Amino acid sequence: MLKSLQIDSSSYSKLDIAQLKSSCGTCGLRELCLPVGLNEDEVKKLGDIVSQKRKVSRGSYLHYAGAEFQSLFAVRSGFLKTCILEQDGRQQVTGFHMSGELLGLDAISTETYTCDAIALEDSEICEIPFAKLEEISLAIPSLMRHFHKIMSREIVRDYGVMLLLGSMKAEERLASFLLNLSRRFYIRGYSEHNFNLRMTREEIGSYLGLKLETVSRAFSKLQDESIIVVDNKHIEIKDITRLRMKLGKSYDDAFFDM
Amino acid sequence: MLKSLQIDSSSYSKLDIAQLKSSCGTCGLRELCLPVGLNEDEVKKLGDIVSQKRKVSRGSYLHYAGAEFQSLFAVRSGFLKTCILEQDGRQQVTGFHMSGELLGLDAISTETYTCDAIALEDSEICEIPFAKLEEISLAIPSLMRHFHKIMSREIVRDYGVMLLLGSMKAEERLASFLLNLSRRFYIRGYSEHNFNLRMTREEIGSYLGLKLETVSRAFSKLQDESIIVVDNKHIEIKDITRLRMKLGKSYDDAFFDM
DNA sequence: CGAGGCCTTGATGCACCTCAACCGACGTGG
DNA sequence: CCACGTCGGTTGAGGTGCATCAAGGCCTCG
Repeated sequence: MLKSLQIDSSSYSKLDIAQLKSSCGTCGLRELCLPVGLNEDEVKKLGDIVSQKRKVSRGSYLHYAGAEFQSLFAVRSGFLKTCILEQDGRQQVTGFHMSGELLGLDAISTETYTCDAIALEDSEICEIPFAKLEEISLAIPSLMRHFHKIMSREIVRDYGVMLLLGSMKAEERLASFLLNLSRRFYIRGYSEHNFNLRMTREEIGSYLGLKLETVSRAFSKLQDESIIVVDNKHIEIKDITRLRMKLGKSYDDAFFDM
Repeated sequence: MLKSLQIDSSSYSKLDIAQLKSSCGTCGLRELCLPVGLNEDEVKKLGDIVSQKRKVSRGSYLHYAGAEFQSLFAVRSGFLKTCILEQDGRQQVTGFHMSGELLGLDAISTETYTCDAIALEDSEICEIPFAKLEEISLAIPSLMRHFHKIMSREIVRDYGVMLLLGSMKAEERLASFLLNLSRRFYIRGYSEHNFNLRMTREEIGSYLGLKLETVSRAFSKLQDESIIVVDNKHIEIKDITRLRMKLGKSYDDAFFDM
């Protein structure tokens, strides 16, 4: 039932939505999402507060920057980007988000979303009212602990991006990006060597602090070296070892510093 | 009593340390640190778990990357940096931390510190055993909520750094950095126009994704424009408005894109 | 079939890196 | 005491990686 919904999502009925209401227990993402480590009873309590599932079609907004914070959002299926807009129009993509990941953590501090969240393909989103989440996590210590880990994981991820933006060259950034995507697909049961990018070169560039032309050239370069095969949005990683080696490459340079 | 300790910290006795033990109630940083929004009784409970205060002298480590996570650390006085080291020797400063700020949030997810934390001047640190913090926050909802806000604030801060690293020019980065420091000093009751940098040009550069020479040149440029006066580590902001204007400057460029 | 979005590739310019020289502050040891 | 080395900072000269500008190709969709 749920499975078919993910394939043909245009056939929603009221019944479907009611059935979806408390679905954490049956959700295939239990081991990735908030319910990690909870027992059946606790998962049920969590499922009860996940008030509804939202469908966000490609190109539309899950939430806007500046909007009042009410809920966290868990990606059930699909693919989203978050981005911040500077006053002068510059945009920076702060992350790409796939199933099992949580959005809105940035909004807790200011009670306002700091990012726009935009679907890059049709997505299904579980809405988690944050006040209720805090309330029940007082009664479910393992939920609270896991939530803290999720927030902390986001901080660690951000440090990784800072490292990338602060000290890597274009080719290294792209290699790091592809390896990250590859791993996340793999964890979700997809191929780590073959996948489709959901975002444009420009969005990749924004995330990596590069211009779209530079991203394109870096793709071409990796392809010339037979490390990957690029066919528009489709990526095939031919030699993941050499792709990984791209990261430690400036080891040689550092060597001379000693 | 506490005040004198902060001035002459070499004269610790056992009694002093005992007195320090539960000091959140008397700490001048209550309005910045974890106790925000707690009543007297709750502050006392929090103070009870802050097992001890550590002194970290300039140049030494508060914690190492890779070490087992036990505690968060609150900066009571002093100044620290956190940095990650890549396998190839590249280092990236991920943050500078002053009084009232919390360190170690990154370690919650992996139960291992991901950064080195190094004192840039003699510092006093409150150690907060994290397991105990989670335990008592189950009983003090407002503490839990505030803790969530602190973690979220760190995520927002990281987004800001990502924006800076991903899309700003050298001069804009430095302006942003100085304005950020200025504001943090101001909040703590110090001058927003006159302050001493605790870090080297190289550390600033690492944080901002620039080389130290570039940082130095950017300082000189801002000085040439009479926006700041630089005397080694001392900074005087002469014209904070024009410093702020440095940030929105590429508005003009963006304008042509429309 | 034409328009527009996305991508690729080439030519050129510039912001920042790299390398190098020099300065002042500081600490150490003869 | 001064000679000396070290460390942090500044400044200049030259090189380069990426941005910018521009042209053209492919694909989709009306």
